[in-house]
Amino acid sequence: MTVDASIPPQATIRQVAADAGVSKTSVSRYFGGERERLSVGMQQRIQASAERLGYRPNQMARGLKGGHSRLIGMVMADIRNPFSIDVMHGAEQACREHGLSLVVCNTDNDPAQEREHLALLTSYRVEGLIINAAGHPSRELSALADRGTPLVLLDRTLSDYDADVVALDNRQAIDAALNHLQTQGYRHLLYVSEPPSQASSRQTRLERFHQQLETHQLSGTTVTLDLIDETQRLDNAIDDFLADATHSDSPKAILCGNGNITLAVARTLVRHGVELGNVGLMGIDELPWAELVGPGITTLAQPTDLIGRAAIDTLLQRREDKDGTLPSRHILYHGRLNARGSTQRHER
Amino acid sequence: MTVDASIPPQATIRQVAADAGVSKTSVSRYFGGERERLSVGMQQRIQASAERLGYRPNQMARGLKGGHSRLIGMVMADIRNPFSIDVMHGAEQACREHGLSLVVCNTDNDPAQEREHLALLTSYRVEGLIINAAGHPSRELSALADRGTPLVLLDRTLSDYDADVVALDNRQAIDAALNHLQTQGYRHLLYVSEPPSQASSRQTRLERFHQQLETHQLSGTTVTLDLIDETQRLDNAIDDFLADATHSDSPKAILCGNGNITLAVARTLVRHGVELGNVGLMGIDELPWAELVGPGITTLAQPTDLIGRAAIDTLLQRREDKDGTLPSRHILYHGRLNARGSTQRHER
DNA sequence: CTGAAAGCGCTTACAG
DNA sequence: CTGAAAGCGCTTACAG
Repeated sequence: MTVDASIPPQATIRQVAADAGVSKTSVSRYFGGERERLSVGMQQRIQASAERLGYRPNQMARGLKGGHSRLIGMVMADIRNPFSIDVMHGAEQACREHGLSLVVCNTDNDPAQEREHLALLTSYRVEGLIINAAGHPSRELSALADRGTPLVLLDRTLSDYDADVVALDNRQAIDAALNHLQTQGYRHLLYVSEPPSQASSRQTRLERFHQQLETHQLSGTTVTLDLIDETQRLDNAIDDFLADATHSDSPKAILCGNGNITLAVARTLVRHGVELGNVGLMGIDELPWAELVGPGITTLAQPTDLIGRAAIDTLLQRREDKDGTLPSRHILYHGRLNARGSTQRHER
Repeated sequence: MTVDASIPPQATIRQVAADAGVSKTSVSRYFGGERERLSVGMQQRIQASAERLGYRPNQMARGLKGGHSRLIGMVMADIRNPFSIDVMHGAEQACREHGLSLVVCNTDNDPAQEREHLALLTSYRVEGLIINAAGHPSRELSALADRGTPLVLLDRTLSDYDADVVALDNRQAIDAALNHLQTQGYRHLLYVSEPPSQASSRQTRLERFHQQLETHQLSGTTVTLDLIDETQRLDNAIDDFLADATHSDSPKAILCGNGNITLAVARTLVRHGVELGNVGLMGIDELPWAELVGPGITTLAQPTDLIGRAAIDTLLQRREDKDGTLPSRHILYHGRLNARGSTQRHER
């Protein structure tokens, strides 16, 4: 059995130092962002040796010493939601532009998993954390903030924790939706939402819907349900809504609280053979397939890319704010209306 | 300015050891999976102290010493592909069941980003790596394998690197698609694919399509294109295909190489007012909205959840194989046909 | 069953 | 501008 000269196990700082004939300290400075404090000659020798040996700083060791991990953590409540995917993509691009890497964790809306992932990211010394909270992880977040990690809440605020927030302007979104539906001649609405208890954004949208109905001379009702095990209830709710004799002469429309709901509702309507438009359908969150269903589904698109980027930018600005004087901010984006056939009435 | 007693900065092993009146070594053993080698009394004291102090092992330090990071890396070529999302979700669930965490990185099909991410994951001492390769990162993979990290290729094989593979049985998938289209009465096909150079699965499907046309008494042609900047070419290709007089009396169908293609083709067809079914449409990859478009789009569903789980299982089995005797395996899953209206002809 | 000690690869005062 | 040394929080032979 021959022992071949195997691939050298990843070069360390000590090997680079020896090869370049300098101290480990200098090599560390070269890669730690203090390059300019080194003489030109030294810079060149280090650069050459590092290149030849294929040196890459070991992030584990860096993190241990409290250095820069170059990692941003992102904890998402539902990675299968198209909104989440697109925001992640925007955040990732922004990270790359800043030489950072994004570590994404999915909690499946489970507070226990959320705590797990936060502990993990903490132990990896992430330099910033974006959280689309599912539970109430204020303890964990405080711990992170105390060690100086910038935090930003995405889409969902936390009642017991104050931090920068990047999200859709939910009130404006609801107003825009109501305005559109009113303009299109609908008079009686059903608002369908996932359970609001876990997510402030769902709550805000629901409340605003109730508050603003009168202003828009609309009547309406709401139903909240868990998409995983309450599809039957959705069917019933829609049946009841469409059959409701009290508003039999009012043009009716269904407003969906997010993209997942829009999918579920569209399925039900299509299955029931409802003609979209005569019964209005509109959803918050743009969907790649929105234009393909029937006459097209009207949506209120969130600027997901911007939101993802803004989350990173906010993190970075917060990091600059060494003395912690910056007050916490809420960065709210307006949605964009994509009017399609599903909110275009045919009948007189 | 008062200095409040602030939250204690994450307890360390030394504090737990002191608190429990034992050595750091014992605490390390307790959390390092050698619990049973400790006396019951010691176990209890460590457990109690750790709980009270809220101790959690620092993963950075663990990783540094070559211990278990409890991390699995997952490098995906296109996180926005529904296939990727679902596989990730399956893999994540399997991870959780084994007390592992999944770190997902997206390369956007860019080999440079892929190398970056591999270097990152390497430096984090992941205990296993799942890669849906975009480039030819055999160097990086070899380095990883040399230090004993189990590897599995997802969906795409690599010509210059041998490892376990978990994927769809692409040949069976194409055969099943051709068989279905033939049965439904279509005679002339257009196969649309993303560029095959970067992905073995695309290549395999394309080749099989060409090979098996005759067997199924079909004629057909293919077009490959980049979805990002060649949508115009897609339009033209479809126009040409539909207008093709040579096969004017052959019922025609379009077969889409993956979910992204299905979306793009469906858009074009809908925009052109084509009635699905008369022109057949079928896609590899199930899509949540497939049943909503026109009469429903026929798909060949990949068992994404199974694939994700199998990737993790394979990693774990490989890890058990200390002496490296296990030959590399290809685990190929059959797709499942979801026949819908888009492959149901109306005309005689 | 238990522990003292060395060391993983870095960073960071401190000193010159 | 440069470096020697201490130390980050762990794990792992080694010894008992």
